[in-house]
Amino acid sequence: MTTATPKPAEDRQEDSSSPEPSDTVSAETRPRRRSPAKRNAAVTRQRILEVAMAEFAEHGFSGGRIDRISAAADVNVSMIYHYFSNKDDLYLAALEASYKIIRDREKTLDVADANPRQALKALVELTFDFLSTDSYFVRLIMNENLMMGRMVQQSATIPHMTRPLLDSLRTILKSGQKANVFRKNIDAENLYVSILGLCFIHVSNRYTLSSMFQHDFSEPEWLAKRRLVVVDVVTSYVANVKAK
Amino acid sequence: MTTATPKPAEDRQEDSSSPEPSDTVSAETRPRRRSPAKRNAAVTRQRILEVAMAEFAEHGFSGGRIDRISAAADVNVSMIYHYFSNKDDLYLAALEASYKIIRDREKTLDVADANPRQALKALVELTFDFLSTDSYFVRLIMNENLMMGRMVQQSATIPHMTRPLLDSLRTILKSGQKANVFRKNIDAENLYVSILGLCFIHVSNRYTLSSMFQHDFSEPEWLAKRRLVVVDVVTSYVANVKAK
Amino acid sequence: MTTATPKPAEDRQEDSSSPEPSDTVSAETRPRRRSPAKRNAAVTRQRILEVAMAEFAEHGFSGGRIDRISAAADVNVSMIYHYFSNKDDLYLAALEASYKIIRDREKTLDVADANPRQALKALVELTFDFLSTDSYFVRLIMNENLMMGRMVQQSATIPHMTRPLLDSLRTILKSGQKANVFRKNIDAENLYVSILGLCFIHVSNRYTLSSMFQHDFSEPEWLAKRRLVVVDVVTSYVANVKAK
Amino acid sequence: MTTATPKPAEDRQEDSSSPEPSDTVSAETRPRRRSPAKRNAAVTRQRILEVAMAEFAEHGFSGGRIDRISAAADVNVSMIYHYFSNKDDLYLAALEASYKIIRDREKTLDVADANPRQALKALVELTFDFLSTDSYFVRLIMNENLMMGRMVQQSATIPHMTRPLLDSLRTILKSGQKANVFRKNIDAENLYVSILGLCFIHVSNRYTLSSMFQHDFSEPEWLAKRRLVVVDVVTSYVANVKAK
DNA sequence: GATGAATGAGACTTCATTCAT
DNA sequence: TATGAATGAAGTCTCATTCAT
Repeated sequence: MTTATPKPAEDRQEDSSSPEPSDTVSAETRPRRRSPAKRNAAVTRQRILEVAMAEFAEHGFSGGRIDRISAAADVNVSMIYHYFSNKDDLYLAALEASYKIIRDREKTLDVADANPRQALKALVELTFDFLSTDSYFVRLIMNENLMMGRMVQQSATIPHMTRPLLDSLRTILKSGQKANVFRKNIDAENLYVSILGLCFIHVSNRYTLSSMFQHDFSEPEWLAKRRLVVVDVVTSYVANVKAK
Repeated sequence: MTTATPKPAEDRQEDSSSPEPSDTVSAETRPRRRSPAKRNAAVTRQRILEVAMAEFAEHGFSGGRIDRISAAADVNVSMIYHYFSNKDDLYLAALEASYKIIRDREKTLDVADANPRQALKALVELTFDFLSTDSYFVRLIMNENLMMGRMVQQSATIPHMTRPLLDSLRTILKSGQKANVFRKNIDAENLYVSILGLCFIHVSNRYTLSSMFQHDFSEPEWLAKRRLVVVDVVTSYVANVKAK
Repeated sequence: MTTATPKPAEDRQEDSSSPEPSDTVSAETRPRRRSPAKRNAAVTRQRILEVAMAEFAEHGFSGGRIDRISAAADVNVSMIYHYFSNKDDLYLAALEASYKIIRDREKTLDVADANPRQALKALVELTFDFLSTDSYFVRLIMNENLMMGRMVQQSATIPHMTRPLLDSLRTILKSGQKANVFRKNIDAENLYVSILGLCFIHVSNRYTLSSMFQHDFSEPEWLAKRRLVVVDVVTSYVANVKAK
Repeated sequence: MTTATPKPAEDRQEDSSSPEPSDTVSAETRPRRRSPAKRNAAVTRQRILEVAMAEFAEHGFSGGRIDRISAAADVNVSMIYHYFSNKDDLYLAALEASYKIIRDREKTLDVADANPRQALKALVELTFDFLSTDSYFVRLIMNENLMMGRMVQQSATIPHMTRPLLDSLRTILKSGQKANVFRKNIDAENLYVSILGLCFIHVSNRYTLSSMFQHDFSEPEWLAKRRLVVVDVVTSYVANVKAK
């Protein structure tokens, strides 16, 4: 699985062709360009955004530093303001971009035709992997909640992005119920909250849990076991069963 | 259920009479000062600490303001430095004091024998209610995790507090398995993490979830429904069943 | 009376056809460029200048914004620097251009012979109307004075423009004194200053006066009354009278 | 006549007694205090305010620099924010303080019993002297008007302060009319505006007028002549006369 | 023990200006 | 001639912290 960590835009080709071209003679008459040869607004904006996601995830909103972002993104501080107006807006953009990543990933799920049990399992595993692999998204969301949703409340896109997810889940549930493998009366929203809770807790509470149980909750082996349990919990819940 | 919020020091009397108690001579030579000077060191210190707990729980470490604390505690800013040296130390002191409150509260838990299904249900509901009723504890834990367990790692007492809980859970599981109502091979620690996750998520992520799904996740009616679901999820998972 | 506000360049044709006019050959060899490049240097420069006049009149020198000017003139910021080097120079250019407009306007005055009382009244009313109708001129003058005449001191043409006005006033006074309707020993310069002060104050101090007296000093009804008072004050002063 | 320039608080007694007291021996054990020995909130606040009046008068609001103010007032920048919250509020305080100075001065006039002609003359001369002696008040007001009264509109005290002035003027007018030396139907507000205009113009427009008429409008001799003219203009206007 | 006044570093933000094409 | 991207200095403001009494 690919990680969700902010990374440079794939389609960037820093000085791929221009510096030191074939014509070696003219190279001297032409002025020497400094490293980020071809600056481009969209690329720069994206670079700032990705760095900001990491910065705010690591230090929170008040702890996040514009200076650090500008240094890491290798741009002048003013560019941040040029593209994002102010710290609040930059933070919100980072938050929205993070949500977009997971929501986009969810769209890759094949919800319609598959075996519904398999589809649900895929959704759970995708969520688990996304949150566990890199904690930046989890930290960003924890931060936002500690701020009592000050910024998320101003976002129109975040509720909007949730729609398809809920739709997918409902489709899966309906198809499973039609096939008689899922029980009736499952609230899709509540189910999603359960999935999220099961996939979130060991990341969000990694340090306190590690301390409580005296072992590292980010160890791959432990995560692998946990992943099985989470899928088991969810599928047990939705399964159409009889008590023995 | 009573809340975990720090409360005024009225019902506490630690060293209320301690400073200079026995020395009868100096009591008369010392000039009697009228209020505001000499309020009583321990009491002032405690008041600052309690206000700091609330401040850091509400705003986190970088979001927490010394000024706000001094105003709320009704002391001069300098007093905070007099008693706690700096913001870092004050934060640590506040965190430790908070954990003490939580630990004390947990001692009231009584997860006795009863019917194992019933006992498990009681444990889940107790956890759910505890976390949902007052977000103070949840916010504190979130904060600590965002700070990467800076403080929790130094604590020897915190792992301790987990023991009894885990023991209770193991007792319940064993008894349920013996009665053939619970399936085998349930990892107690992992089960606890699941319970915690299911009970934690709508409190920790209250604001982002509210924004995503466009309704208030702290509404009593919603919480009541959620509580049923959580119990259902947990009991479905441990139940000894056959797929239909 | 028409306003003194800078207006779009439509009705102006300075050097509209000047660049390369006679050389008929080059017209065909030169490739025809489509917009936006090569808009026409003089026109662009003029547009910038006019916008700058309005900007500095409205916000003063330090309050004036290069960005706002570039946006309003619909040119890239760099163009401003291309044509005017820096903010200081642009301000000076704007000031000079403004004075030119004013000077041109004043040439339309016709303070001929007539009845001297009538002539004086006409001059006062013209001044009053000119200043009251559009505050552009007033604001510009205020600005220049706040900058301690930085620019006006360098201008040779400005003293010139005063001459005709002062001459008119002297002619009127002399004629009124000969007719025995004006008192002797009136200093023309001082009289002009008085007229200016009486006509200027409610425009220059419009906002502070409105605040002090709690009504709008730019209301037409109030201005009409004020106009009568100003004429009355001036004519009372110059009148040849006996105390009762 | 006393000047209106911001000056140190009269009742300040910088290190009047403490440094180097009589007891020469203890002088060495006692730590050396730096110059502004006894800092006092009210005094510091006042010092900041007075410096701010001068700064904003000289450079306007956007041109005014907090740094310069803090340096001139010999306080740390933060103190300015401690006492005045922000630049806007500081500016407004400076504006209000300036208005208070002239309004207080006006209150010293003996309006009731004197000869009404004399009383009016005194008011005119007071206004003239106040505005002419030091231009800081005039500049401050010009600035505010260039800002379109942005700050003055938020002041409740400024309209309030105007009341007594208007009352005084009405008292004088009524008394003069009763004594049959003033004509009827004089609007007090409009009269004040005229007085202000006559006393204001040569200060507000000092530089442009100097340039127009090619002599210095702040020369004492010229001001003395101008003062006579202004009184003459005002008294001519209110006088109860017959045309010759 | 307690207070009020003051400090300084560093945060966010703005704005005139320039660089490279 | 014209543009879009970028820069750096400096401005306003905040906040943890200390000084002097």
